[in-house]
Amino acid sequence: MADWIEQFPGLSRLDGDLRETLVRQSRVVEVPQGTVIFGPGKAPENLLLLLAGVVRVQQVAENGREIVLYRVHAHESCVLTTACLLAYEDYSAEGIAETDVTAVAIPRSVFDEMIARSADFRRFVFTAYSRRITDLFMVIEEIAFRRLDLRLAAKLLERKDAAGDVLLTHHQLATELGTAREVVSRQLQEFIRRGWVTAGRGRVHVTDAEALGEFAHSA
Amino acid sequence: MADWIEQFPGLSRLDGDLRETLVRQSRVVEVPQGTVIFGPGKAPENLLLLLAGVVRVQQVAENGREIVLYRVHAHESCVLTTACLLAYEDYSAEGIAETDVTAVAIPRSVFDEMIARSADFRRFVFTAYSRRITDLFMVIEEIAFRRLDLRLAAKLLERKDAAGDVLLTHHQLATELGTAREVVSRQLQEFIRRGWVTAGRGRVHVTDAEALGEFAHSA
DNA sequence: CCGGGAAGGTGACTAAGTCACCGTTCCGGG
DNA sequence: CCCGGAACGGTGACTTAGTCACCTTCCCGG
Repeated sequence: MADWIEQFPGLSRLDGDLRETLVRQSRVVEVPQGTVIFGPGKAPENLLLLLAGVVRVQQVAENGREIVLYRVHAHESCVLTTACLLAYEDYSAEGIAETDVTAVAIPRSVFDEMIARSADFRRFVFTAYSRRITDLFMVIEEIAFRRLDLRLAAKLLERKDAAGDVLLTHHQLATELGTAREVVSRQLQEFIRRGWVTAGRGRVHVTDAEALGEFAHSA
Repeated sequence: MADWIEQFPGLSRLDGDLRETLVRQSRVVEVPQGTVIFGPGKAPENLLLLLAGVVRVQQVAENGREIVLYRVHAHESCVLTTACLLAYEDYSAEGIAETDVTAVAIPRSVFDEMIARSADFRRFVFTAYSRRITDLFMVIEEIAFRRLDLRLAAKLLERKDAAGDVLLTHHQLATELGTAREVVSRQLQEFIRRGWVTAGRGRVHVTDAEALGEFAHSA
């Protein structure tokens, strides 16, 4: 079963030989929800290409506070881990399977060989890097310069499902934004007061996405 | 003149053939202080390896506020630019020669060839990536979770010269920390009041580095 | 020597984060 | 079925940080 390679635009152009190398030397793994894929003192052994599911990468401070850095979705790769895997290692970010995850695991040695042999693979890897680094830049810009209420509004819109529900606790929303629970609670109350959302235990329901969106983009 | 290669620990082990390729196809450039090396709408064309000087990489927000992300020093490389150079491009970070800079410029094509042919070069590049990404993680952790007065104290110690002088304006210190000038001014007044520093136009003099250091590491 | 820009000081205000504590809800074991 | 603990969320009082408007001082070039 090697069809997975077609799911990665950057890899589908690999020619027969390389493609076979890649497919033969990697394996498909299943990772249950909640698994810590990598973290402090737990260096990743493989480059992961996600076939299904979501991996959340977050930073944990000594004082216990957390912030979500980015997510890896299906058909993307966990490239930043490869960097930190190939080099010196004492960073405090961790990757967690946010859902059940199906992924292709490419061992370090194969990763290195592919980098050496395929310009397409190199492009794939560096493109993935670029995307992650851009994500990090955006996180920095957001937490340094944008108002929390605007960020919360945007986050609710980003994470609501088709029915308009955001199935996160206030604490989880705070982690998404790198702030404290109480701050989220109070901001949500303001949104409720304005009639943009309703609240329930562990859920926020977006009732007026349009107003929320307009607010998020104002100022 | 190819001795520069010896200055890069990760490159000095390249064997004769590769080494010659690298040396022949790259050139040494001089960049005057203040030059914008890359930035919005100004993609870098080369991988830079610094021989002398410092490059400051910073993010600029629409509202005009800035934050310093990291610095590239002598014997390091501007790797993140290669990623963003090889891939999609709309990030708002910019790199500025903070001093006069001497650097080796390696064209994109040579970079790619070296990556393909040399495991040592790959290690060099990915190690450099790792360091930068770690820097970014630390920036995020700092601005999200650490108190500003502690960060300012640490920054003064980090950037003081041998005589204890920090030759930066309040505005520049604010940019270092991603905050506003007034906030820096007020914190500095508190440090002055405590007798840890003295101030002058465009300079802060650290008089009690020990107390400042103890403060920076408290809490 | 004077005019303008950079530097920085200040008060009043708003936004954000912290701390301590509360009640409520949920869920699993006894 | 009920109890107890943990997760969830609300709240007041406070501190820290950021914003806005405006001021003075200093420096440098014309």
